[in-house]
Amino acid sequence: MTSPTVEDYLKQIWMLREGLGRDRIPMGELARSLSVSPGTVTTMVKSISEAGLADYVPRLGVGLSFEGETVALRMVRRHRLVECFLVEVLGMDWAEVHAEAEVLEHAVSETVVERMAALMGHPAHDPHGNPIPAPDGSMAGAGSLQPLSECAPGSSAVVARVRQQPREVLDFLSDCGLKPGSGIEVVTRNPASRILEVRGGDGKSFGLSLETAASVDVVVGG
Amino acid sequence: MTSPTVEDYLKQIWMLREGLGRDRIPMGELARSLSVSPGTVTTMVKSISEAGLADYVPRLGVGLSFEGETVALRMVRRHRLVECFLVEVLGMDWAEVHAEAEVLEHAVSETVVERMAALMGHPAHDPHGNPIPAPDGSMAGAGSLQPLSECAPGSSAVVARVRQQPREVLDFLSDCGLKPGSGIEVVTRNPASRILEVRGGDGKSFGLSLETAASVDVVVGG
DNA sequence: GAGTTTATTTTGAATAATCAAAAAACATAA
DNA sequence: TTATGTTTTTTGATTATTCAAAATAAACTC
Repeated sequence: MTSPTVEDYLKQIWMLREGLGRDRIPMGELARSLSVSPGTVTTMVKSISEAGLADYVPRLGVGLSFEGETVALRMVRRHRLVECFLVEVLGMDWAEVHAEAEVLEHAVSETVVERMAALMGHPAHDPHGNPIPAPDGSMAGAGSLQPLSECAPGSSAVVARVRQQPREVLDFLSDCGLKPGSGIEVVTRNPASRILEVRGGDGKSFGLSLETAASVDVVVGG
Repeated sequence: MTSPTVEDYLKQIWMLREGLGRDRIPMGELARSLSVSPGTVTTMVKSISEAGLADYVPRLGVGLSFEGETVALRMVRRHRLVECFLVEVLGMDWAEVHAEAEVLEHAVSETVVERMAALMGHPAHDPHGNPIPAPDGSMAGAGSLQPLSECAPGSSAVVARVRQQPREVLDFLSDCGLKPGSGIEVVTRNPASRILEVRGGDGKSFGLSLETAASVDVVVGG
């Protein structure tokens, strides 16, 4: 029925809508994030729409139909559960699991994902802190998260989520101990140099760009 | 580089050579076991041969080149390790894992398979009793196995291997407790009705066709 | 508003994998 | 050796996915 390619398109549309808060995704955006040419996306999106999975309006962009969103959510669930699995059961590195999951999500059957989920006690978040949709597609609300980039100096917080980043950025954050669950404290925040200085749980402090910090969500506390 | 399809062709050629003891596999045979039309196989095998992975002789059949065999063995290793994993770690049923592994073998990376292997303590056999090739392609010799169909009445044996069977046959054998590792005893053997009567470890006895028994290998002992 | 830039769509073409059906080669039997 | 049957190969087509480059549309600038 839905090919891996179609699954990828639907998932990506869903992710972009989620991430950018927009309803319709322009072709160029999709093309870039799927690493295919714009022409390919136009063609593909049109055919996905004709199949009733998406809702394409020429020159405006593409959204998801109810069925399309169902498929997308199934893929997101799979992706995130597989990531959990690779980290928790196979002990793989936080930063390397994304690429693996990108492939595996199309290969694991319903049975297999659900058994993985059960084995891990049905986790609610993946290793990056992203919520895992339930089998019926429902998803826990994000709670009161706030971008790390907007935290005032002196405030302490717990990392809730680290958005998709280039591999080396994730490795760096990992080295600094900045992962979902870790407690941190903002030391200084310099909007001019666009650098945020943060102290990790181990007491060591490090700097990171406000841009990077913007893709880290935290719960401010204490 | 090698597509899942090519991987399947190579693995299947390897399996048929192994199973039938022949060196070259005729097109019809391959077509049947891959569930594609004969014409497709001819075309495909020719192109795989041109790529240097197989050795195709028109009207005689196809064999594997050294590189082709390397790829095939890698796939066999993956397949069998994934089967182990599904049974041992995810607790899936003996009989249902083959189909899953058929898909997953193309999706797991080197890293992932090797971590699975390590997690299970590098098993030497899959749940059906088939030997798992080492990463370098070497494989433990079969030992002194003998088809169950040729065991004399009264002899007792340990099941070493159950060859690929239709799902319902595997389910039946599983119900009877006839799996790799189980001890059994041959009660009667009737070449006329082509039925073998076997007593399982639980003391219950059951009949199975000599044909089915031929695909069960055992180690005869005391 | 005329010209330029950017985004999107269309067009024409390529590749991988497949099929059905016709043709060819080989095998078997009478 | 002629007829019959079986395998294999060839041929012609189809589907899904992709690309590059040309054409078009919209947005932006001056």
